[in-house]
Amino acid sequence: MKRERIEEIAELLDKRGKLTLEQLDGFFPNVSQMTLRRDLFQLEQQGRIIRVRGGAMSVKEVQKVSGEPYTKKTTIHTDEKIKIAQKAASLIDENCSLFIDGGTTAMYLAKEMPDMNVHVFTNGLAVAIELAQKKNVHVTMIGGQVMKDNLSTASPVARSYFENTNFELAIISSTAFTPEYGFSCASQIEADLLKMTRAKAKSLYMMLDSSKIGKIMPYTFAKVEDIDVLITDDNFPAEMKTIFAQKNIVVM
Amino acid sequence: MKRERIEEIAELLDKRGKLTLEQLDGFFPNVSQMTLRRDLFQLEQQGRIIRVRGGAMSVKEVQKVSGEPYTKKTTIHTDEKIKIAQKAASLIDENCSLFIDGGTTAMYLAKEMPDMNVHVFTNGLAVAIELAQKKNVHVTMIGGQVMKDNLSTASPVARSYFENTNFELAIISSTAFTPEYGFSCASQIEADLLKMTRAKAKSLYMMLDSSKIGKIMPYTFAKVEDIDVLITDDNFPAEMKTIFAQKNIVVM
DNA sequence: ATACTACGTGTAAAATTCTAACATAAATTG
DNA sequence: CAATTTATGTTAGAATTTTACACGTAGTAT
Repeated sequence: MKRERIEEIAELLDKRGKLTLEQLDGFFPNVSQMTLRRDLFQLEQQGRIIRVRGGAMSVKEVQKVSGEPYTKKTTIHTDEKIKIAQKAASLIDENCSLFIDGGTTAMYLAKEMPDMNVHVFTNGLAVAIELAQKKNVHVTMIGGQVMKDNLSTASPVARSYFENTNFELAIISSTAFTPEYGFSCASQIEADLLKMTRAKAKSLYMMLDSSKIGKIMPYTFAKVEDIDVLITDDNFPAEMKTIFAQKNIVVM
Repeated sequence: MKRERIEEIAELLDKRGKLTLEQLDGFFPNVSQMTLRRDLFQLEQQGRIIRVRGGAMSVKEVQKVSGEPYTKKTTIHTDEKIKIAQKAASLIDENCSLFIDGGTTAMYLAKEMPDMNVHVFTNGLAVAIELAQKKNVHVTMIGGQVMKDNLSTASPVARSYFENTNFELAIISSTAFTPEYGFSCASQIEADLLKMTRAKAKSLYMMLDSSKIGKIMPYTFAKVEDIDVLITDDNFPAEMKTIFAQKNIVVM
């Protein structure tokens, strides 16, 4: 009764963004305003809502409002990335250990990932924080120098992290791809890190939104044949698909 | 005057996360509460803050995904922690390399730290992100298993990070202290990490807000004589001061 | 069964905070 | 310099929130 009501309130707030106490009272005629206040208080304690004068608002709603340097980047091609992330999330099995990189697409993957018992390694600060919200997900942060532009880490020392670690699966994303040069990125040490994941992971899934096709960055970290699955969006060109299909790589 | 004041309010809120009108009134003694209310109203219109009963909170603060509920974080001994953080920040020299832990006090230190050329190592995810906003600060994240409750990392593997690293200075904070048991924390591996900082840092500064005095946690990571400077608040008991003074430890 | 306890809930008064309205002062403009 | 806008101060009243206490229910121990 109480638990359910509180959940309902939280859902309502997530949907509507903001509600006054009067509106809430309308939704729950069988309880008093005081009870609703107490519910809101609890939800506030949990950090799920913010109580404002007159009612409350959903934290998620506030988080949507953009502005930060990191979130700026995330507004570009958001829809495609979310779709890619959803596909990727559906491929993750319970009780497995996997690596996720620190890019924006990976960030969406972290958000979409179900709260189940998996062990995730990542070099993305924002990814780690997002995953840490989930009760059942074990998160390990790969340390290293923090790159300010994408809030992920890279470092030669990371090698020692990987030495005694094996992943079932690595899901990484790329900022650039051409068939000739493969998947490439801007930073040498980041490329090193991503190469290492290839060595340590049983399977490698690549997330690539189609806007990255045709771009070349200085450091190639994977060739076409290095990956096992390519996860992309609907705008992915048919001729590209054949390139991957020829090497028996699943494109989805 | 108005424009500047509003900017100042916004900055204050970004730093402290949340402020009551009374606190704001303290910062701006020459204007009335009504004026401040109007300022807050404008900032709310711009979407930069959220007005809550009693005051307002920064939108940025909410957007930052963080482990603990906002209310708790922003209400418990905030003022003391900020003062401690300010003191600590004033002790940091340009061009030095230092370690900062991942606690909430350290978080405030990160916010207060001037944007100058230093190299900071930390095991706090939120601390790293906060510092990454500053152009001139180099940040290195110590990797490891992410602890969900305080968003910091710890891991035996971290040892390899420290092997080739020396800090001018380590500024860490403690969740518990008694003269007999020293500084202690709840997690074994966290204690290990903090002990390592002692070994690697030329100086060790400890931030301790007085509410932590008399508490004991399972794992001691430093004794009184291990530290060089104790940074605390005004409520720090005089008899404690003498204990530190006897061992020639600076208390400030 | 009885009493005790913990929990969720309701009620209403008290406290706090917010708004609105008007008055005053400062700044800007023609 | 007057006129108009803009910023600020003051107050009373409105609205919201908190506090304190009372009630009922369910579970538990005596």
